[in-house]
Amino acid sequence: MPELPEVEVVRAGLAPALTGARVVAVEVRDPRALKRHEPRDGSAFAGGHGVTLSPEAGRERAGDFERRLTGAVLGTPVRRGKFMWVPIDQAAPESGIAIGTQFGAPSALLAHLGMSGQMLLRSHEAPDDRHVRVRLWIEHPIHRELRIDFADQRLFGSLAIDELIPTDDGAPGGWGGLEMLTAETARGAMPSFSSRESVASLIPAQARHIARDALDPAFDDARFAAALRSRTVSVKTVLLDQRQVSGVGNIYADEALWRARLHPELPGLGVGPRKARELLLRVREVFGQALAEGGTSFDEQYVNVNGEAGYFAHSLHAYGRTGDPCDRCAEPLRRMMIGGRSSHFCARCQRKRSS
DNA sequence: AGCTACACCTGATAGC
DNA sequence: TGCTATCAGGTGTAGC
Repeated sequence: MPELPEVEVVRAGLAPALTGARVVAVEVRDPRALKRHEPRDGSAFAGGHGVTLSPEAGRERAGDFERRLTGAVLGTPVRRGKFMWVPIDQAAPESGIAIGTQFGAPSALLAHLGMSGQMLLRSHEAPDDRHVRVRLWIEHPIHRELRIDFADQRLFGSLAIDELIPTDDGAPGGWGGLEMLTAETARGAMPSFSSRESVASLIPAQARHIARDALDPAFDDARFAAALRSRTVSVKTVLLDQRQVSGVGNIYADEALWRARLHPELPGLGVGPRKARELLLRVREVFGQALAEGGTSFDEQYVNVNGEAGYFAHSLHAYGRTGDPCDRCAEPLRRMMIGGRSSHFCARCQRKRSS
């Protein structure tokens, strides 16, 4: 389920189960699901991105991941765009560090769902789902024993333990944790370590190049508009560029462009200042509606933490509707490839000239 | 520096 | 039936 609304549905679904839970065991069934995980002082076996993992490198990677996560106490999951991470309490016996020690950089369990990743919340005795690659056995003070199963058919997604570093702008790393903290303080409780950690202005080192997403309060609209209007590539390519704005994927790019009446091939340079602002508005609008409907699911592939599909596929105006009449002007929708991805649009009401 | 093409995977479906 | 080609919601990087 992998664009911003789908990832947020997963994050919110995981939050109550993970916050304050202890990882009692970790089971890596397929080390290829850890392709972003760098073993701490490994390096005995190379095997970075794109390189097929040797059996030795796979075992080393899995072993390091299991050791560093087992025993960890988890915080509230945080999300920026399509990246999600769960802060790991430093009190965890991760590396034999005693409670209260200030040594050791803060770290998090980082997750990306890729094209087909799922995070499934299951009871300890529940039967296997298909394509489970990594399994966490956790114990929660209230919800007791649970399993978090990371299932991923295509293996473009991944889990990793990553270092947390300060954000460039000093604002929180992403969304999540903040509402947890306010709920705690509203109850008069002292914020826990985990919630304080999650609202800290930290981000996994691997996600440092990912821009804030369109729903982030600290997103800089003017900066995005300027960047868009300086690019020769198509407006759709810029929308998909996670360094400019994150969270937008192929579905919501097509939907936002349809709503803004912008032709996907229009160069960024050709988008006027007003249209640039409107485009952000449309991205937020479609994200908000998709979120309210539980995200977009075309089949059983994309589901929430309970394995349930979202309903937003019924509300799509452009994506996957080639040949259908445009909901605004009845012109049959067309499809073309842009940057290797299929794009769906109305050639009549989505203008190549911006107003 | 900016841009394009491709690699990384499995599985469903269409056409022969 | 069984082959091949194409397509799928994403990202990182090599090479121009």
